[in-house]
Amino acid sequence: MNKVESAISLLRSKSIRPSIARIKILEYLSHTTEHPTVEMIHTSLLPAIPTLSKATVYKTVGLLVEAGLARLLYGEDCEAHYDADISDHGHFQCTRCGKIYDFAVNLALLETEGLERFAVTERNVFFRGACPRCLSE
Amino acid sequence: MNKVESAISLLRSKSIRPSIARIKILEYLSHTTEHPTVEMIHTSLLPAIPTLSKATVYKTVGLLVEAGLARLLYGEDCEAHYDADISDHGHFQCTRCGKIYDFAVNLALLETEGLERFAVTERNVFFRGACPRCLSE
DNA sequence: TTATTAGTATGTACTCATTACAATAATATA
DNA sequence: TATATTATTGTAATGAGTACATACTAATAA
Repeated sequence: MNKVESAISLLRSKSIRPSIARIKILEYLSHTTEHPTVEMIHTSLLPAIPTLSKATVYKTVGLLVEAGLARLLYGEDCEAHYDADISDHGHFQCTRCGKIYDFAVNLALLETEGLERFAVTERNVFFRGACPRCLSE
Repeated sequence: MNKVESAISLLRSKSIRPSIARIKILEYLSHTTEHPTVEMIHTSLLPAIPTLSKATVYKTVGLLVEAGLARLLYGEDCEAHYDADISDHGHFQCTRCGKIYDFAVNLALLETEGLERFAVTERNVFFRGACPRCLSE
């Protein structure tokens, strides 16, 4: 199964009609480690879909997050970043260059107290600091 | 030592001159569990300081975060929330009512992989889901 | 006391991410 | 095909956050 087919079947599995915009956006999110913003998604896909509007990108990423096909995260800027890797992992944002990195984390080991009566649906671990590249400068 | 004095000495310990606005904002943050936004801080303190501007609130909370006297967190809306509790603890945001709760978490147990060459200065654990009050409705 | 200076607060205007909405286009169903 | 439903587009509006110039306050020196 190639990339496009896999995006289509993912969308179908969530009862989302696979339009060109949706396929391309999901496919793009699945094959980047950049945690792109709406702006970045729009800019990257515009050559392939010249009529793509930002409104569509906003609507589509919202749809993907709601369907559990993507994850929404906020960095220290007030701008939404999207990630199609929905497995358990942490995010690290460099406060100097703003880049967001993934890292492995064992959330199962985390002991929490006071959440007994809460229905937790999403667990995020978000670290901040300086990345190796910025540290070496 | 009363509340005002404790806010003043906290500010002094960070070499921040304790003006009325700074004292009141830090004091307010220290005695709420609401994780207020700039809007909420401004509205709450306006009766006490009728001339307080939002620009001052923005500047002051930025100062407090930079000095390590407060913590900045983003919920699922693109709006900054502030918390003067700088001890290790997690945050839970209810996706229905938007309220943010604190919970105890043992971050020392968290095993991470891939951050060996990163300088981590801040660790956040952010959960989402439904709170007991919304669950019971 | 007055003058000077540095630090603090204010208000306005601006930027920019996000959303609302109405109009148009595309797709599915009969 | 015709019709209903859903998707996309563009524009206008909202609202958080910032920049900046002005006004204020407090401390120090003369």
